[in-house]
Amino acid sequence: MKYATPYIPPTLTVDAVIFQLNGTELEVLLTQRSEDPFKGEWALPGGYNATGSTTLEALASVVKRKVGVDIDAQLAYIEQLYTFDTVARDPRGHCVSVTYMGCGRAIELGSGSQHAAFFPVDKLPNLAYDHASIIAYARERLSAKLTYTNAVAGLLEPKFTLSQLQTAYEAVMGREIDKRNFRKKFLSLGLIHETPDMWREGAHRPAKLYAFNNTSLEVLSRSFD
Amino acid sequence: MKYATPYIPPTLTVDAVIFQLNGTELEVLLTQRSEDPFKGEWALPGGYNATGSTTLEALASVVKRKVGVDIDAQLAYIEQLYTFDTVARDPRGHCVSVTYMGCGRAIELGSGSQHAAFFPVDKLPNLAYDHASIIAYARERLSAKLTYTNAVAGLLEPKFTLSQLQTAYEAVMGREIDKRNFRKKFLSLGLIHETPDMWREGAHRPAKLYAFNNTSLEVLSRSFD
DNA sequence: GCAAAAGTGTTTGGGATACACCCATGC
DNA sequence: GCATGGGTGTATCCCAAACACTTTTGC
Repeated sequence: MKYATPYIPPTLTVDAVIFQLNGTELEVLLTQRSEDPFKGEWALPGGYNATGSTTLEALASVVKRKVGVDIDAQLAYIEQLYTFDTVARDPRGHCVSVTYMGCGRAIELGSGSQHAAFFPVDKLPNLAYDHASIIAYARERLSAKLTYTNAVAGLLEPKFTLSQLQTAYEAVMGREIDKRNFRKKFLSLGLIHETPDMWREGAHRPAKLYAFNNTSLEVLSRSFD
Repeated sequence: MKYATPYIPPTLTVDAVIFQLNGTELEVLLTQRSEDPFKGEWALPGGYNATGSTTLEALASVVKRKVGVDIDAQLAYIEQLYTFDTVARDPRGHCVSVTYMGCGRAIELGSGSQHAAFFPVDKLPNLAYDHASIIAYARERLSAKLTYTNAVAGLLEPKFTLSQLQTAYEAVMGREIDKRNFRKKFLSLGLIHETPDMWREGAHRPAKLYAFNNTSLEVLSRSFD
């Protein structure tokens, strides 16, 4: 193919929507921008993707640098979400962003990252760029993923109680679920097994701890509402 | 963010997986490459995305030029599929491709496109680049889409028989479906209505023609197996 | 009349939903 | 003993799946 003018590609960036669970709330990792544009506002961690790096490599590098999180070691799961490409989304010029969505649990931020924090997805600050809509899209995707995969495993500790499992579903889906039906159905999927351990906390009956048979992502034959 | 070396983005390209139905077969649109690399091999229609164009604008332009198809006018439906970015996927250098999937019916190719044709998805020629895996991914996505949206409308004529509708599902899903159960379930979704017209063809009973109430993409409350 | 596709109902099993009480513990 | 969350069973309804014959047409 021939061009009358030299070919100039748009800037390519990568951004990550990283979720974790904190009690009953789903949280997302943000960084505060130190430079214009949007200086001082919160944004998804992300940065440039230069030629020679895949988008996931570029993302791993930039997330490590900006918020001190090691995607391979600290996230249970990451997948490509969508590519956002409207010309006006970055005031500096045309910029195409390949976004990823990941999940982890009790994620520790690196020491050099004072300007990074988790925010509850229902109480986000003002966000730079189109990042609010990216987070909304990621949350929908995550909610859908929980219904037809074992992705919830990525949000929980290796051993967890059935109440914690149910709380994870309720936090992501944003609605309450009947306890008896939830347990009956989830156990019937055969994804988890009891462990000999118990969870003891507070003045009430201890809870059995369960674990997933398979922590890698698995698509279910029956979907879960 | 500062870089020791000047920032150079990868090449950005766009590619389209365009499906149509031909009788009982699902077909995909390919073009034969006129230049190296992969000269003479078949590939998805696609090309460069220069700065200033969104991926969908770039795609519309390149698809019109290469195969003479007008995405807005001739496709019922198009959506972003995935962004493929492995460094080695193009022998000329690092190239990131944003891919789209679309559906249409009885798509006419432009006159200037001798080197374009539809192929049955189950009988593809050797394909350039990683395009075989892109098509496989698109087909899975389309199959999933048919179960929870009215996307099948994009593969059919505005008026269609229930047998044609069932055949569309069977072609995309790649399996047979019981006729009585299919009709009962699909009609219960309330997506289509009878028209006064009949389909007459061959030495057998004529069939009622139906039409969708809503041809724009709609997510179903109950999913369809 | 015969070939070919259209059209039509019933039965059965399993999962979804709705719903309320006892259990084990710490204090 | 009491407050707190853990843990359990049943009845109903709807949907999914399996399954075979009659109807209408062109020739």
